[in-house]
Order: sequence, then C-alpha cells, then structure tokens
Amino acid sequence: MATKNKRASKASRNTRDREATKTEILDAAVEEFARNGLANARIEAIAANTGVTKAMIYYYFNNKEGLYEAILKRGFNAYMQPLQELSLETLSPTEALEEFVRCLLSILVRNPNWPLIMCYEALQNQGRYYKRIGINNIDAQLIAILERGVADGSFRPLDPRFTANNIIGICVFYFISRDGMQYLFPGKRMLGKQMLQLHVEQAIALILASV
Amino acid sequence: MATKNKRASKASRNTRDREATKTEILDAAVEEFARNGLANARIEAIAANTGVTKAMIYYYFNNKEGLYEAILKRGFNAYMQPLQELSLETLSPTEALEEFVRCLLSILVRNPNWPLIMCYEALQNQGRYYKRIGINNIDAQLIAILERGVADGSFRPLDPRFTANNIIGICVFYFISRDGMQYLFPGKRMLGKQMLQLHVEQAIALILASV
DNA sequence: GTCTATACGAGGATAGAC
DNA sequence: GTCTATCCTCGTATAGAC
Repeated sequence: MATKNKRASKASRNTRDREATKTEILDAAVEEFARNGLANARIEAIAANTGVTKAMIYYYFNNKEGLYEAILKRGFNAYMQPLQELSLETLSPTEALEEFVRCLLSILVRNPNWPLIMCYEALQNQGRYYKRIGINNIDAQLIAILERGVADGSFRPLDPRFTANNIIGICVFYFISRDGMQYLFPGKRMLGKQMLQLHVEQAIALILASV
Repeated sequence: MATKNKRASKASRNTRDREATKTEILDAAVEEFARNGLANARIEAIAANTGVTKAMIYYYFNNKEGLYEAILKRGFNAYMQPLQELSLETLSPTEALEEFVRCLLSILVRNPNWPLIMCYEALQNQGRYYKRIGINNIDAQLIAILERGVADGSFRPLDPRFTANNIIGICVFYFISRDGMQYLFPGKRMLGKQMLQLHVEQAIALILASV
C-alpha cells in the first residue's frame, strides 16, 4: 500500500518540473517537522511520504537544517502575508483587534501544522531559526493595536506586551492541545470544519470580552 | 569546573541514602526532559548534571521511558495536589475561578519546567504517558466552575470546554514562549520574580474580564 | 551498588554508478 | 538528476569487573 502510493506519486512526479518536486518535498516536510520538530524529524520519513528518495532531498536542500529553514521561510511568506496586508489604522481599536484576530485564526485554520512547528521551534531551538526570518513583526502589530486601545480608553489598562502574548496563546493553544482535548469531544474530529469553527468563535468572543 | 561540580556533588551524595540519589537524578531529569522532550533527552546529559553515572540511572530506572514516567508521576502528585485540595463549592463562580487560576499559576511559577514537559508530551507523545496518570481531572474541575457560572448568569454564555482550554492556554503559554518573548523585554529575566508576578497579574485580569 | 568498556541499532550524510 | 550502497557518528542499553 505504501509502496503503491510511492510508485504512483513518483510516476506522476516525473511528468512535472523541478519546482513541483521541491514543493512536494516541502509539503511532506511540513507534516514531519510538525509532528516531531527539527531534532527528531526523519529525512527517511519525509522521503517515504513522497516519490522522492532520501538522496534527492539532500541534493535539493543540502541537509536537514536547510530543509527546515526552507519550510519556515515558505510558511512565513505564504501564510503570514495576509496579516501584514491588513490596513488597520483607519479602524477603531476594537474593530482592528477583531479584524486582526480573525485573520490570524483563518490562517491557522488553513494551516493547522503551523502552530506545532512554531511551538517546537520555541521549545527545541529557542526561536533561533525564527529570528532569521523576522516573525517578530506579528507581535508588534498586535501590540500597537492594544496600545492604541488603552490610550483612547476603549480597552482596560492592560499591559500590551503580556496581553499580546496571551492573545496569541489563545489562538494557538487549541492546535497544540488538540490530541489532549480529544477526550472532551468523543467522536469529533478536532481539525474538522465544525470544531475549528467553534474554536474561532469561542476564541474571538473570549478575546474581545477580555480587553 | 564541570568536573569540580561533579565531584562535589558525588562526595556529598555518598553520605546520603538511596532515595536522595534517586531524587537528585529526578531533578536533573526534569530539566533535561523540559528542554528536549522524551525523544530527544539524553541520559548522558542527565548523568553529567549529577554525580551519578549513566549506568546508575539505568540501574535505578531501567530505561529512559521508566525515568520519564517517574518524573511525570512525581510531578503530578507533588505539583497538582494543591488544585485538588481546593474547596470551591462554597464560593461564587467568579471567586472560584479566581481561586483556581491563582492556585494553578502559583504551581506553574514554582515549577516553570512543568509547562514545557506538558507541551512536549502533547506534541511528541499525544499525551500517551499523561493519561496513565490522570491529569484529566484538572480540566474537569475548571469546566465545572465555568458551567456553574453560565448557569447562574455570572458568566456570559460561553462554551465551558473550549473556554477551559483557552484559560489553561493563557496560564501556560507564557512559559512556552518565554525565549521568544525575551526580545520584548530586553534585560529582564523572564523567569525572575518581577516578570512572573506580572504574568500572574495580567493573566488573572484577562481571564476574569473574559468570562 | 558502582564503575568502565562495549555491543548494537538508528539515522544523517555521501560516494559513485548510471 | 536520480538511485543504491555504504560510511560514520551518536546514543541506548548491557556485560562484567570490583
């Protein structure tokens, strides 16, 4: 069965170009790094989930670290761009906060592996690889909204930096704890459309009430 | 220097008993498992941080998994007991919530490695070892408080299970993201008394406002 | 009980044929 | 560019002396 998939994948891949092969590797790598983190991810496992051999992965990405940096870079560019394209200055702090959180959550819902990779990155690598890419901007955006809201009195006198971190934690923690939460929702798929929709609603309601 | 510490530790250990040696190993193991998780923790690193040899660790705990289960068990018993000893039934939902969260946070502040171990456990092992111990009770306690508050109208019509998870996420996420947050607080020690005190205040204020 | 030395497997990385 | 075979390092676990 695994062999069959491998062959099928390989056959179709041969008709495609170099970039398609790299994309195929990156997609499988995201899964593997999300499950195991940089230190424990297995190149062989990634190869097994594509039609590509282990040697090919080294050919394209040099080493495990190179592959890891490639998925971080692609993830950051593709996934986080929507946040930076928001124009929040014209909105009230409350509206801006809702808009920002809604956008962040919709990114996470479409890329549920991203929080796991970010979490592993924080724990195993202390955000080493992260900083080379510049994820910091995201906190800065949220902090700015909170500062504006405190200044004009629409939010309570909260600390913007701690609160920004808490808000991101709320959005992200559902994905990290999904396996542990499973026993609270027997028979439900935690990454199914219904549960994700509930998480988004509940998180936004909690965040807007909290400020 | 490392050798000196090792010798000093060893010398003093020899005067103590078997249980003291096991405790010394467990303390070092907590550090190592918090940094690296079960899969990536190194028995040799644990040995290096005690006066105990690698072989001794195997002698006392059989294998890496045995050592891991021992720290989970000890951590759960010693650290989580205060939560179960709370008598919250006589308090109003709001008071009970504050009491519960304050107790949880004071446990985390005294054991800042615990959230990291819990997080690794969720990511790497999908909470496999967890469940053998019975950590589930903690969520159940919090969910009960939230249900009571919704029923008597002191809380908004929130979903108790999602909200319980979000609340725990707020308490825990600070510890997970501490290295990433460092750049927001240059010169501060994220696990210092001052910063931890701020986290506790900010988290409680946010949680109480949010329900 | 405690140490040293080592067997053994896993996995990252490369050499070299095609 | 792609594959197979292999090298080498590292880390778990144990054997066996004391």
